[in-house]
Amino acid sequence: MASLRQLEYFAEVAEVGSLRQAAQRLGVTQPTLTVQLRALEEALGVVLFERTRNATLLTPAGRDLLPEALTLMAQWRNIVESAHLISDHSHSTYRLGVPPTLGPYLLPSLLPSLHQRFQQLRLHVREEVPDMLLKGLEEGRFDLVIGPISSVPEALVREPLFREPLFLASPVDMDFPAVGDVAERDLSGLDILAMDERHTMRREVERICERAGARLNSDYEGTSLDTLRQMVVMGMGLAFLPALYVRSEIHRPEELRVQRLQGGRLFREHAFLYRRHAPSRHFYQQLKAHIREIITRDLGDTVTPLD
Amino acid sequence: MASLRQLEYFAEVAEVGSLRQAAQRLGVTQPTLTVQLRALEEALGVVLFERTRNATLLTPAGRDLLPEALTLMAQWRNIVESAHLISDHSHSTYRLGVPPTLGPYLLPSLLPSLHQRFQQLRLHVREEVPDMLLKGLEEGRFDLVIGPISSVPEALVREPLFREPLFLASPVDMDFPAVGDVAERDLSGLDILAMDERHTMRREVERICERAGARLNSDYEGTSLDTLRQMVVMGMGLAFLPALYVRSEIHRPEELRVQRLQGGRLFREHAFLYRRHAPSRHFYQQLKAHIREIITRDLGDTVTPLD
DNA sequence: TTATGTGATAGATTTTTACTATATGGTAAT
DNA sequence: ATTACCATATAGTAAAAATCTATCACATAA
Repeated sequence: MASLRQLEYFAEVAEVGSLRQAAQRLGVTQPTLTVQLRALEEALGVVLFERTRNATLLTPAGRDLLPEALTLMAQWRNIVESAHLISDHSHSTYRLGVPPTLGPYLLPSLLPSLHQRFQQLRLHVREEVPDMLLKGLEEGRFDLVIGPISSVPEALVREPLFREPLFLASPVDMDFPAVGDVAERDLSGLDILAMDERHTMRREVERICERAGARLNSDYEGTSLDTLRQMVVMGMGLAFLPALYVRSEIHRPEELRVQRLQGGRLFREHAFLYRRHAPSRHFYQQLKAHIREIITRDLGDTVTPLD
Repeated sequence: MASLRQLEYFAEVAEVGSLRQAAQRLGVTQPTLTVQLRALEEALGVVLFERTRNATLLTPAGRDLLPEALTLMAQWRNIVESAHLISDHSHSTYRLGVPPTLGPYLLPSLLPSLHQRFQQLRLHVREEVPDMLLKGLEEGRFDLVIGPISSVPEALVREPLFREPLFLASPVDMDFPAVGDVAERDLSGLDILAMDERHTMRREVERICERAGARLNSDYEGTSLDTLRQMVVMGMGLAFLPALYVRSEIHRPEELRVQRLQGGRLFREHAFLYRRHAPSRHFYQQLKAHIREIITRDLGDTVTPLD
């Protein structure tokens, strides 16, 4: 198999038309070129040069192949250059996993600022349910995960990001006791709707229902926060909606009543995850720090940053 | 400097996600891949793989660089394939030199048949005066020359191609003695026009003029056969025009009288030239043989093929 | 003839590559 | 816990490749 170096020799000799001169410019000796060019010619099955007394000329075959060789070397230099750019880690494309109950409501606040700080950074965002995020991260299908995941295997690193309250949503036409914050006992006997059990939110809701004596309605499970909201509006029950969703999607108080639960103990905690030995781990740290800053600055009124 | 082989290793490991399996498929041992991949990573200044317990995964940087590496290798395979096609010598581009007094009148008869026989053959034709053709061939600016060249240095090969008669052209309104072939003595005292002295034709004409006692008019020298013909039509003198020119350009006998010279000793001899040690010399032989056949078949009534 | 240019060749040396054997670390089953 | 069994990494050696020095052969120009 031929080598890139042989192509370099080929190009240089073709240009200067002399083994000796080319050797000098390449910083090798002339016999090296004699031997390496012959090797290249044998690898290609083609005579590239006609060696005359006065000079070393390209054969017609050599003339035809030279431009292709030059193109290939240009491509190689291009790869090396790309690599050097990429080597600072902020010029790559990372695959970010988020749950569908968080991504659409968090990322629009995050990505523009992130892009401003790391101009060449590209994130391929993909939504999956939390379990799949964890599995995908371990298997290498994701580089980064942001989501409500509370514990991870040794091979992963979990960095707490922020705490997001869950709000109670009820239909405006429902006769509901509390005016301001809602006490747990107010929920007693009421129907509660929730996401299916693949979502971590559901576990929080289950606990609350049990404590408050509410009925978790298992007949209808939301497959997205939007359908959950529609079900509440249609009077099928109450639901807990995460703060970022409320902030971003609930603009019509005449349609839906949104209230805080007393005690502030209903929330989910989102973390920033990556593989412990990922070569880009130091960049991930930088990234996390920056994300924390953005959240504190732009979403501080909605969520609570964590360490 | 990295090697094409390292890129191959890179691609294979990226695909199968395991050093051992990749090693097996590549026919090398696993430590080879460990070492070579590290070498490639150092050459690029980028970590391409994240080595985990279960697998060897591409890093984001590796994912970005892999397509470029694949493209480069495809380009390389392309070069190898081109080379193998070119290796039969009839798939290349050859630079053919001809004199302006021959090319435009010979090549239109030659190239179509040649192209039919060698479909992938490409000829870059360039016209220069005979001296320049010889010099250009020696210096490698031409691969092949067809022209009226009678002797060549040792480094070149000269293969006779054909003999081309020269005809006497005179204005139709001139009172000229002979009706059929012209005898040399008929030229005695007449004005003869010729190409400038860079053209071999001129030497033939000079000899005839001397023998016949004609005046070679040096004040007006044709720079092309077409201007020479125009000068004859305008009554400035007589001229000798080569048979292939007459065949291809003289369609109006009412404008110009064209006659053969008695004895048939006025002609030029065209040869097929190439460098003796040109790697494609065997193909040139084939080419010459084919050209001879075409000339015999299509131009046998105008010129005389030679061995 | 001599000096100088060209590329080719031979043999020694250095560098690179790939191998074998073994180390290291982590998982999974006993 | 222990063992067996997966990975990749490393060390050291053997083989192959690349390069060097020195020289040859040949042609040209002085």
